[in-house]
Formats: sequence, structure tokens, C-alpha cells
Amino acid sequence: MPKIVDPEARRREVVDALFRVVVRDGLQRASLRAVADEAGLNIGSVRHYFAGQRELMEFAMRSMLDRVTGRLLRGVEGIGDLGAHHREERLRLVGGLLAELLPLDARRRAEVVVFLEFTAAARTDPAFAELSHRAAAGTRRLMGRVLARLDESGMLRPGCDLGVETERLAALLDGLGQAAVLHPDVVAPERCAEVLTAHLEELAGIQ
Amino acid sequence: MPKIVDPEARRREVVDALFRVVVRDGLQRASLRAVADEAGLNIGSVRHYFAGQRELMEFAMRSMLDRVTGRLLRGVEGIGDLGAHHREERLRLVGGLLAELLPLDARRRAEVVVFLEFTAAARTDPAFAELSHRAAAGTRRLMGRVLARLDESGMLRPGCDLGVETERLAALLDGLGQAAVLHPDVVAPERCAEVLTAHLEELAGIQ
DNA sequence: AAGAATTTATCACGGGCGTGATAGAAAGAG
DNA sequence: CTCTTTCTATCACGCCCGTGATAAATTCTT
Repeated sequence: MPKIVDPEARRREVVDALFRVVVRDGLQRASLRAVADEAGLNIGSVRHYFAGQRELMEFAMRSMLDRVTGRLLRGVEGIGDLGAHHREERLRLVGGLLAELLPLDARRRAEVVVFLEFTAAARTDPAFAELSHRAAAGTRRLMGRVLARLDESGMLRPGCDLGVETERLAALLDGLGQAAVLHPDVVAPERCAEVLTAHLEELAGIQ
Repeated sequence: MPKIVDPEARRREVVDALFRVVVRDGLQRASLRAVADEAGLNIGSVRHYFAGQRELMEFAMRSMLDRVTGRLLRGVEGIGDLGAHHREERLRLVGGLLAELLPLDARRRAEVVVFLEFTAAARTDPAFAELSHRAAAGTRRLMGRVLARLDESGMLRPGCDLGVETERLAALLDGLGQAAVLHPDVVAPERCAEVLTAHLEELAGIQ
């Protein structure tokens, strides 16, 4: 038939280029032309794989969401039953899992940045509204599950409201990631982990 | 001499119009033309009071920062010495002060939105970098002072790291405000207050 | 009334944008 | 080779943008 290009791979290349532009210059400047340049492609090629800017953006955000979601799901599986570990080990495992949402290295930093820009845009851009909502719901579902597991293990202060704690944990991770991304000099990666650890330890009661 | 217009008032009008546009349509769409329209002015008039877009933006962000900072400083004064109140009253006062950073009503919601958009833009726009840094530092200074006062009153769990707790509190408020602004259906204002209260109570130890 | 300064209103330019249309190149299929 | 399909590459259009330049209107002062 035609040329020997894998369309799926091309789309991923373009999306990755988009992410690089967003991380470097912001969503504002992620125009079709800029993305094409970053990908080393002609704008015509990009438009051959994506009908327009809107489709590219939606596809990219969906990709990012799937990417992170997959990692988190695999992380949850990897942890398995918390009951099988010692108390401090449980916290370490949960912390490691949640740290996936913190910009502790270049990859996670890029993910947090992209996520930040997209969700901010979703506030006024209806094209992103549904995905943003799904992302928020997913985060809370994850937090809720983690907290529920901790609760089953008897590690949560009795009488605490799981719904409130879910929101609190989600807000903490969001705010922490944001701060670390926007002001890396005042909130370094280690500081991030430290704050998360402190939160988990206080949740479990300090011993 | 000339016309009887108070330049300072005009500048404020324009800035307020800018805020309205940012809240409604996002910083992205806050062009000089859109702001002028929103203010009911001609673009020429706007440009008579602001040399260019950059000056308008910087002035606006500075205004917002001053506005919130002033309110918070006045709030801190209003609280006075924590020792004069009962334990639960102390938490209530501190909560009321910190709630100034939460989108609990239209005014605060607008402030949080503007702040969110500006700080996100500051990540890639050098024009906002310094102001964003100052804002972050100010927030942390406030958190630090509040926590220090609580500590002096003996209301903090002994042995907790004030630096870490400062960052944790700042992250929580940031993330909470963000969530409430982006997903008001899942994080309603009352929920916001609830989460903040839970955090403060846990900080003080539940009694 | 006249003048001077401020304030308002336009016009024009160059630039970036998304996008429709379309031509040209590449490569397997017959 | 020729054809057909895929892939690249351009061009052009209209839109919105910030901004420089400049005219026009307004209003206080003299």
C-alpha cells in the first residue's frame, strides 16, 4: 500500500513533542506550528494525523491521563495487601505510590506540569472539561482506596471522616506538586517527600 | 488643567475589568481589546493609562497581591494574642484567617482564580516570576507565623517540624482552593472549610 | 474666548494563529 | 512501469493580537 509509517507511533511522537512544548513554554504557546517544529515535522504532517488543534489537545490530555492512571493502577497492584507488612513498611509503600503524583524527577515533573496546565485550561475550555473531571474523580478514587486500606489495617485515627481525609490528601498532593513545580528552589523534591511522609505519619498517628 | 479623571481610579477600573475577564474567560483571552471592552473603554484609553499589555498585567498582579496581603495582615492583627482565647476559639480564629485563601464566596473565588492563572503563567513568563516568588514567600511567611503562634500556645504536637508543617499547610490551602475552583461540584465551599478545620484540629491534636 | 493639556478614538502595520485546499513526493501493488 | 494510497509540504485566507502614530474631543486654566 502506502508508506511504511506506523500512525500510532507518529501520533505518540507528536503528543510527546506537544508535552515538551507545554513543559518548556506553556500551553499558551503550544500551537500546531510550534508542536510540528518541536517534533521535527511539517505542520501538514501533523494535520495528517490530527484533524485539528482541538483533536490533538484532547488526544494528548487523554494520553497523559491514561499514562498516569496506568502507572498508578499498576502501583496499587504492586502493593498488594497491606496487612502483609510491618506498620512502617506500609507507610513507606503508600508513600511511594502517592509519590507518583509528585514531581520528584524529570518525568514526574513533566507530568505534573502538563497536568497543571491542562486542568487550568479546563476551567474555561469546555473541550477539556470532561477529561478534567474524570481526572479529579480518579485521583479521589485512588486516595479513597488507599485511605480505606490503611483504615482496614487499623492505621487511621478512629473516628476520622474518610471523605474529608480523601479530599485533604488530594489537596495536599496537588498543592505540593504545584509548589514544587512552580518554586523548585523553595520546595525541593526531597522537601516534597518529607511533607508527604509527615502527612502519612500523622494520619497513622505518630509512634 | 485637563479633564477631571482620577487616573488611579481609572487604573483600578481597568484592573478590575481584567480580573473579570480572567475569571470568566481565562488569562489566555485577557487581551487589551477584551479588557477594554469589559471596562467599557476604548483600547486607546486603556493604553493611555498603561504603556502596554505587560505593564497592565504586572500592575494587575501586583494589585491582587497587595489586596490579599493587606487583608491577611489585617486579619493577623485582628486575631491578636491567641493566649487570650480558649483552645477551640483559637482554632476557630486561625481557621477564619486562613479561610481568606479559600474560595468560600464570590470575592475569594475570583481572587483564587486570578491567583491560579497568574502563578501558572509565571512558570513560563519571566514578567511574573518575581511577583510569583514574592507571593509564595509571603504565603509561607504567614503560615509560618500562624503555626508559630499555635506552637507558642502549646497547641502543636511536640516534636513536629515547623518548616515541614508550614509547607504542608501551604500546600493544603493551595490544593484545596484549586480543587474548589476547578471542581466546585465535588468540592463545595462547606467541604473546603471542613477539610481545613480537620487539618487544624489534627495539628492541634484531637481532643 | 483662547489655549493647553488630558483623555478618547482610529487607522495601519506586522506577526502569529488555525484551517481549507491542493500540489508534490514516496512507496508498496498490480 | 503504472497506479493507488499514504505521507509531506505549501499557499492563501481570515482572524485576533500588540503597538506606533495620530487625529479628535473634552475640559480646566488664563
